[in-house]
Amino acid sequence: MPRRVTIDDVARLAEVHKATVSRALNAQTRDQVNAETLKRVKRAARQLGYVPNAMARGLRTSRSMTIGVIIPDLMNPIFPPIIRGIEHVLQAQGYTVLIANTDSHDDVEISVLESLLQRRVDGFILATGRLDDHTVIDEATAADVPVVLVNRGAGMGGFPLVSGDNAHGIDLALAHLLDLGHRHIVHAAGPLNFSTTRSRAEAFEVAATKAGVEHGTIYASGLTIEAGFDVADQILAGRGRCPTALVAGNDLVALGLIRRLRAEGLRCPEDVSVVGFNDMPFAEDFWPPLTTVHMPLREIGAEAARLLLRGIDAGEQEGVTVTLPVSLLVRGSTAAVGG
Amino acid sequence: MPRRVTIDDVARLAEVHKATVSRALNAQTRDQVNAETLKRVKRAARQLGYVPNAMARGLRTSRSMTIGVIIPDLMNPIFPPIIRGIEHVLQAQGYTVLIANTDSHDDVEISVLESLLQRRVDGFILATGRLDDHTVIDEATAADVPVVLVNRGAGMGGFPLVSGDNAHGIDLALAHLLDLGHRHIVHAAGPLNFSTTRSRAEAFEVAATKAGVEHGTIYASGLTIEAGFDVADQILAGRGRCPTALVAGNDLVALGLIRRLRAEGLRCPEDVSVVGFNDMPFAEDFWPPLTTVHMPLREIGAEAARLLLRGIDAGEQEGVTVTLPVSLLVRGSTAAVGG
DNA sequence: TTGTAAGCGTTATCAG
DNA sequence: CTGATAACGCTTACAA
Repeated sequence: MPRRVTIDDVARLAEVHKATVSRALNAQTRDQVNAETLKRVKRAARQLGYVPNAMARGLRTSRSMTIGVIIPDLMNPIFPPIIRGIEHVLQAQGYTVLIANTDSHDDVEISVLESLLQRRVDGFILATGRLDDHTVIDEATAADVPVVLVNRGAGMGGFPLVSGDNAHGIDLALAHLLDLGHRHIVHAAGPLNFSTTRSRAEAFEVAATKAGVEHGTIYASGLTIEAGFDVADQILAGRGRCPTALVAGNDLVALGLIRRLRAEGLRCPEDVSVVGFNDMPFAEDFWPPLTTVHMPLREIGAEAARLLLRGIDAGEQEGVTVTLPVSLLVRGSTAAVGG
Repeated sequence: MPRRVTIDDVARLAEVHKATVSRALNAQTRDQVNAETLKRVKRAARQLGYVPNAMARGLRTSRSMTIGVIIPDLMNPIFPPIIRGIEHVLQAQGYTVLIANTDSHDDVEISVLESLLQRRVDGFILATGRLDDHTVIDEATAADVPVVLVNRGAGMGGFPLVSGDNAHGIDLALAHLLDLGHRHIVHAAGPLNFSTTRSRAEAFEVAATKAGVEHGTIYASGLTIEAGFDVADQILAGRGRCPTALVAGNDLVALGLIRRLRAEGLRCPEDVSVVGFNDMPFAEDFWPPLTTVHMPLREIGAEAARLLLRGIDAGEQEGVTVTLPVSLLVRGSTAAVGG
């Protein structure tokens, strides 16, 4: 197994010193070297198949050109678009994105964080959305690494935050249901330790009260299909009339709701209308096509990346909050009451 | 901005030499150090919040403990489960997974490959599934880095390969449709430069011919909803009768087919049955719930990771092919002909 | 414009 | 069991 070719090998072949090779191969310093030698160095590098060692470089420069992105669950389809947005802006600046899944599990959150810290990421984008994990925030603060939060309601210790306009999304959903004549609406919210849950649930309470309709909120155990399924169970088990419309904490919960309702012989939207949240990929292909609040996921990711870059370059961060506009996508899961 | 704490700082506080700290902190060498000193070192490390520098370590050991996973498109929902399978086994061995999206784009494929090579990944898992990009294979071979292929039909230069049993999947799908009385079936295959396309299309041709039914194959321009949409266009535009059943190259294509058919007033499954391939997440939530060939995506990822680990440890690889069993999931998108 | 030399933070080898 | 020392591959003052 032949040792990998190093900058010294290139230098030898090009008959210059390795410092010159370094200068020639870096865009920043390229103009410090003679056009003739530059050509020679480039040729030698190509000929040998030289690939710079990022670890050595990072050790020297103490920048890894790497960004850690921490998400709770890659399987949740809202994350791929967000990641894509992030990668799009970061790759353009020469950064590599390290995606770390926590599986919403505390131990693995700590261990992936550790691993990213060891790799000396130049910044974090934190999309766990949990309210209670100060761990990451604290560690990142201690390590003095810039952080941008995604989809977190309240600013957590002065880090920049980007998210969609949750409250307005709820307002749109409710207005739509009201329009359709619904007067008994339940909010199948996410778990309370998600910040988005809080803002959405509060907005729901306010808007529903103001509208003067019968309403209630049930908190799911997670933002998953299964959790939505369970919430539907509770609704069905509850004595009293069934609501005619449901506002779900996200699209996955909406899906669970619909599945369970259908199993019970209740059709959506004929018997009960359901509106989701996020407009996850494929929301329009579901059965029925989901009426949902569209979140600009890709743009959220991109904006988070931009904010992070700014923080890295500036050497310090300001706790700005960027709230991106949302819209309501009316599809097949909502209909006029009694329709 | 306080300089990060290094192994020397820990050594100073623990009043030992840094070599001892290194030994104390590595599981491999931990037993070479006195229990007393071990405790002291650990305490000092914790007290200072020491986080080992993976770049320095990697430079010294020439192992990055990093695996590069190259996929064409994170937005395709089959990849998250595969990645999860990969991460599950790799993380357990202390590896970090670097996910690289190529967007099915040659330039970015080359640039992400470059970036992974620079970071000195200890191995690659290649899930692009393309038949024509020797680039990655060649570069990896040149760099002498172990590679495992995922979902690629023909073995490409002696690397291990893991995939689902494509031919059998097609057989199952066809047998099901035949059972339902279909006698005119079209295969909406993927693009020809995907290896899976080839195995599936060949199996379809063989099985349909053997069954003696009217059949044909149309190649989509991609494995996407849009491509499926276009194939449906071609089918509808074609003079002559419309087939009563379609076997799609994957679930996304199936979705596109269904969307287009529906726009034309053709219902699925009443007017035309559609079978997908992969059993991607949410396939059961579509409209209609997709009858599809289930691929053990997670297990495919896990197996690929195991194979890679074996190759890394052995220092050389053998070109084994692992074919995982598939099954047919009958849901709502298929029905008896004329039903 | 190019060469020299030091040093980034580890681990491995060799003594003690 | 622990310490000293060199080396991993690169960048960057500084000197020539």
